[in-house]
Amino acid sequence: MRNSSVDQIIFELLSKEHAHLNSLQIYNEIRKILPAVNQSTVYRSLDRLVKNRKVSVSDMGTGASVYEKITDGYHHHLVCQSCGNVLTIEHQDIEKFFNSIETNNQFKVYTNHLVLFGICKDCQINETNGTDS
Amino acid sequence: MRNSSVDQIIFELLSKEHAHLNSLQIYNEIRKILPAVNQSTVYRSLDRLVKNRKVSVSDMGTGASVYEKITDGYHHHLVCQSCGNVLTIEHQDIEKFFNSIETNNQFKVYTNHLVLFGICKDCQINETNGTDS
DNA sequence: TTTGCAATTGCAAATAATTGTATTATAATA
DNA sequence: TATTATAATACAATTATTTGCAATTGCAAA
Repeated sequence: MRNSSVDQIIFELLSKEHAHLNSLQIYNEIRKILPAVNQSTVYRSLDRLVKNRKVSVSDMGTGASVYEKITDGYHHHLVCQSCGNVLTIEHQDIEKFFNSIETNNQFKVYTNHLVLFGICKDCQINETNGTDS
Repeated sequence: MRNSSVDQIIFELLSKEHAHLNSLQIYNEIRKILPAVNQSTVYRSLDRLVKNRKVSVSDMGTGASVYEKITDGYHHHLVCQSCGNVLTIEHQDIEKFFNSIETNNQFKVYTNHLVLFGICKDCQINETNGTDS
């Protein structure tokens, strides 16, 4: 891997905007600097960044995959399938689990951004009250 | 939710073929019975089945999401990013982890098919020997 | 049987993501 | 500097998935 302009710009973008951006948002931002850049280039650049563990990719249930800079501390998410609310959980809550998976299976886990879907506290209450199937 | 022919046929198909099938494979199978069925109908039917926890969906890194009937015992997968090999792990290895997430966050986890990416034992050995970046 | 209503479906179009190929840029080396 | 090999890119085409809308269908009540 060599020093790619697109990789650099995307990485800086994700460093600035400390958020989950999808490929289209990234594409639109990067075109402000490199107007002729192609979407497939963005996808391939993101692939490289993910492969090199600079960036995490995850499906947050929004339709398009979202990308995020990996900072020192990983973090993970719980997405409520009812209200769409997103909770953040710390890596330490995941770490032990990953370690045991690695030990039991002699498998080095590289998944770095876990998204678990479910129902949050508030919606659990509402579901109990309401008339769900 | 009412009694949909397409849902029924897909569910029976996934009951017979106890495997991970992608939407195209399912579409091709179902067309043998319902020749006029549309791909979007298949996607929407699969969404319903997933939503009703009859079927699990997961990204195994093959390009297309794969669907599988949920049997009594869930199972999960470790996918090697190097050789593509797939290891299966039992739900009990995940259960404690999910329980602690649920307790700590007051969040009911409905993710039922976890796919973790990483490097398997054999490829770890090869990577150490070879010249990886 | 008929009717009303909401869920399901087909179709077409839009969006998201991937891939093949030819070209260009970069780094290493002769 | 010229040559070579390889990574990155643009472009086009393909595949995968989603969505809007109108037509159809299943179910329950009339």
